[in-house]
Amino acid sequence: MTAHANPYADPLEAAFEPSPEPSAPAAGPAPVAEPAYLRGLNAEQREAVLTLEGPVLVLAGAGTGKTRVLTTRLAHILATRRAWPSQILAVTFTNKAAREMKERIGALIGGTVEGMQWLGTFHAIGARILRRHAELAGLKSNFTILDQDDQLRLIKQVIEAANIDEKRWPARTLEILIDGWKNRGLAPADVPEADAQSFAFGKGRELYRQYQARLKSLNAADFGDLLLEPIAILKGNHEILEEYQHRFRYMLVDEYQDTNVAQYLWLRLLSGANKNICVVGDDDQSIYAWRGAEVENILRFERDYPGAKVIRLERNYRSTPAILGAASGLIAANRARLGKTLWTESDKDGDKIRISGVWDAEEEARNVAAEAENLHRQGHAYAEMAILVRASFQMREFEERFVALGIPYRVIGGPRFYERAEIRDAMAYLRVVAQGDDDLAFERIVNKPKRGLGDATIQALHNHARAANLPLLAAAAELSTTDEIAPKARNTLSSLAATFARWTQAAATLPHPDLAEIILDESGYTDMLKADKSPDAAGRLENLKELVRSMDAFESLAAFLEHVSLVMELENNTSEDRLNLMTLHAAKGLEFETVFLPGWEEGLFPSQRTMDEKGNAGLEEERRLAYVGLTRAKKRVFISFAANRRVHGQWQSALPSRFIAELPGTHVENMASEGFYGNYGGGFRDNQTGFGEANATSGTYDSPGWRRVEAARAGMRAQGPNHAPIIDAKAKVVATGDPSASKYEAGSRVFHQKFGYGRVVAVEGNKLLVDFDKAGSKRVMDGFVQKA
DNA sequence: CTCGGCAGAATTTTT
DNA sequence: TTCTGCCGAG
Repeated sequence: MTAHANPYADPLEAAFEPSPEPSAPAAGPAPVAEPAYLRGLNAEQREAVLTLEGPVLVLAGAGTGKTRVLTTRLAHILATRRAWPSQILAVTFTNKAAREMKERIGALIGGTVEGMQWLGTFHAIGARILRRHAELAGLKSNFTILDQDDQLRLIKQVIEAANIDEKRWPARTLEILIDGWKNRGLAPADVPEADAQSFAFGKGRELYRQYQARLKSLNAADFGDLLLEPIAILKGNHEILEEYQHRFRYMLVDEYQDTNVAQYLWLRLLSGANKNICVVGDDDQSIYAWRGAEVENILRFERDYPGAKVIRLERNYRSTPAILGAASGLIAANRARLGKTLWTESDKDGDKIRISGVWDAEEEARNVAAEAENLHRQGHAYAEMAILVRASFQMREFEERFVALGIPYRVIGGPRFYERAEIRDAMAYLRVVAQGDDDLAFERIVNKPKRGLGDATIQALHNHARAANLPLLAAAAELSTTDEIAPKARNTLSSLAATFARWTQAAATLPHPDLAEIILDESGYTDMLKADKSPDAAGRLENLKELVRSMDAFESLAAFLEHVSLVMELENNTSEDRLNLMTLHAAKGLEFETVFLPGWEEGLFPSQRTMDEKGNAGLEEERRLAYVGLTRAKKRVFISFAANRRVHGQWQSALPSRFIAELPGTHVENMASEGFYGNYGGGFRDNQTGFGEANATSGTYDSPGWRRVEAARAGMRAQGPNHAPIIDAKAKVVATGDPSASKYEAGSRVFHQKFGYGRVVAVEGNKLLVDFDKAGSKRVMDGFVQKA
């Protein structure tokens, strides 16, 4: 249980192990000159850096130098020798943030900092703690970390094993439930009765229990466990808890507004003793509630830690007054917030936010591309421009346009490298070689490339493995010596097992990148891709090469695998001058000179679905998302909305987003000339816009939607280009109806046009979770069902 | 076992 | 519209 017994213990950590008293500056003379790293901080930033004892909440608005404060604070603790690097716990959400922090601390105090092994993401640190005490959680310290894909497949198996119709009760739904429980820090036994009811006639909790049992038997943990298990260990073992509490003299948490309940509990446990905890966040940038983040955590920090010092960073160093004014005006419409007012010293207002209406997404893309090219011609780098969309399907139009015009661009976020199928397959091979008992990995590649091993064989393999209590790979070797299966499959299995044995042997001597290459060749995986005539096969091969290349940087195969399971991204070169395209979520923490915000339409942004599911809280989160988008910009913001958009192949007309109306008119400029009514006011300007087609087929003209657009246009004309409100936000809210109360309650029988009869399981706003007799459980809007 | 055709679903996704 | 996942035919 001690670090020394654990093969995964960091040798550096051992050096710090006796936890020596910090060699304090021994009442030495106060430093004559103040350290260089404090220079240039404003009063609040300085206070946030220097207030080391006791709980501190730093409310850091967008662009107020948050990262600088965080890193300087850490540097300060180290430089004044208040604690050893290994006595500081610093948590972030992303690997990127952790990396950046490490680099910047190094830069501040000179050279790289060794021994900051407790600086990392919640998950990386959780994994570290769990590895040290794995046996207390029923695991071995070399447990594998499952990602979402593995997790889903495992849940599917659990559902199948329980003989539940996976059609009616999709694994995805259970996965969401389990994740939700884990986010809230709930082990199976803690799941409240009401929640347990919500899957397959009350089997949810039991399935969760079985899933956990399966994880243990596979010696695996999912992401949620990396937090949940350490919490259980700390709660159940007082000495261990004390060890950590004693160790962590200072704690620092970034993006506190994004913490979920489990992370909150974890932090509370660890901060128990000295309460030198400093959390940094911005409630106005909380955009992950849908993933379990609790804004409440930051809102109640002062209550949780009595005597906490609250420091507000409100001086913004990023954006123009016009942008700040617009963003502040918008976010002021939210009620649940601690309240901050960003200000800047800049005396030039800067360009107003430019708003334009367009006919459809195609025109929107044309305009944005034209504007970007225009700016580029004037000497602005593409890399300093970003297009931030609400949903990734919006990206397509832009990409097509950029490709057509030859504008270099990059998509940030997108499907990540390690999530690509070919990479995951290659990783699965490596996992089996590294650990022959990794059944999930084995299963993934057992018939990839196709070896003629179908369901029947796999089933027999499973049965045998279970009966003999063996991992699948070992079971394969054994099964191939019996006559339980067809001779052909027997041969295939035995040669597969032999091949893996050979690879495992080779792994002992061969450098792991070479090993990987051999595996990919000998398994037939590369050949499979070479034979694949689909257009992206070449790219896949390229990705595999990239994977092999990236392995060089790691000492061992095991180290590489651990890295990949926690860090799902590959460093990408940001040096080229490319236009950035990403979702608003992916943009958090970034900044650009010019920001394009397309698609500001009711229903898309704010998203109808979020509003349906979460009511006003959802709307406020959408508004925070808009705030995040605006505050990414240093100099220029272009907002646009389209009157028509194709949603799932259907043309739909939309109104401008209510957020547009919420922007203070003084900071906004409607682009009349090339805008909404100027461009196609008459409607028949040209056929290029797709205008004729769209309406010929869908009859948009006569639809209520079209009439609303007409009305909105009339309103715009009347108000003139310099007046922001295009539609009255309040009126719109009334028109939409406040999605709070539903006339249905759990237990009522209902009828749905498409799904038939069912029983309401849960009510959230005007959204119902209904267990349909025929169609299984679905989320539906209450407007689509009738009382039965 | 594999391939092709068809229904059904379609946000955001730090790890 | 476009993708995925499932079922039935070969």
